[in-house]
Amino acid sequence: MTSMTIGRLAAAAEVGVETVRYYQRRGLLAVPEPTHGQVRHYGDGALARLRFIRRAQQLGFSLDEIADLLGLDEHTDRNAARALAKEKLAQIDERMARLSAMRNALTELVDCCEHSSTAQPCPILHTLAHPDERQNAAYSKSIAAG
Amino acid sequence: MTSMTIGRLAAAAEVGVETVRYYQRRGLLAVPEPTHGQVRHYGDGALARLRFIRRAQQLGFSLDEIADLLGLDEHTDRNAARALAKEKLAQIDERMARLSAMRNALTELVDCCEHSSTAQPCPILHTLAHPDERQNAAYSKSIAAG
DNA sequence: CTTGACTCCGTACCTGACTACAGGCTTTAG
DNA sequence: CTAAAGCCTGTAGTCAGGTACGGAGTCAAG
Repeated sequence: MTSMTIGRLAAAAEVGVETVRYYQRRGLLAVPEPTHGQVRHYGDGALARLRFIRRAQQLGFSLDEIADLLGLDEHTDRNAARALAKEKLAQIDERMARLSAMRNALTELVDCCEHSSTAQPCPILHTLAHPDERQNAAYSKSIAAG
Repeated sequence: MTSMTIGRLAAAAEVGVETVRYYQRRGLLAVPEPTHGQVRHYGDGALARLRFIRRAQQLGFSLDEIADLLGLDEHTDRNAARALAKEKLAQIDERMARLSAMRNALTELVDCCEHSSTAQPCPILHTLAHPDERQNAAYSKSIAAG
């Protein structure tokens, strides 16, 4: 099956037809000349390229970054590829750190809410409203650090 | 300083004027009636509300969720607040898990790229292009799991 | 030979959280 | 008094990564 219409190509890559066209507009995928008539046909190269794009997305790369990756050569551009991957890794670490700070703050607020007297106002809402009175140190500590 | 114009209010909350207006359009902040003339004036309540919004954002809540939080009462709605916080916590865990899978896959690819022979094609690009030949198990393992 | 599925192309819409601008009025500093 | 800064309303644009739709052409099966 070396020749498919856009619909079959999209199905094979498990993306929508509109997505394929979108990638073409973004310059990630070539638009072949129409064979006999108006309809364009795609080969295995196009399918491989679509799969490359989807896998790179799963690793966290944006479409712009994927355009860069697609421009690299397996044999001559190892350094460039590794640099992009390391940069992405750093971005992921940053995002994880931010999420981790949120997680710490929220966890402490929830714990506090679960173990404080019912007579008191809700620690979660109260801390959001008046963090300066920090009954629970969680919020200030975790967030100020991040 | 119980009465400020929108500019001073925004400055005090460290957000832009346009952001304040945006929150008003979203229904997060009341639009007061203009006092003598056309200009509207805001009190400390508005400032507290803006700060609440910003802090809740830092904890990961969306503006829609913050609208819910703002509708809760510190004294009577503890359960609701805790439920929202726990739900958010679960979402954060999910996002962290996904990031962690990416991180594992990328780390292994980078390691592999650093320690494989220069004669070979770049493991990063090669795996993206042909993951089925998995020279490095990283990608398939980490991503398939997530 | 018709019907229905598919393709082509262009344009508009979606989410979320802003951000910018235009055109007119008000307030304040000098 | 004047000029600059600030405020008002309303509309539109930004980013990412798509998704939807309209109208016309084309292709394959029955």
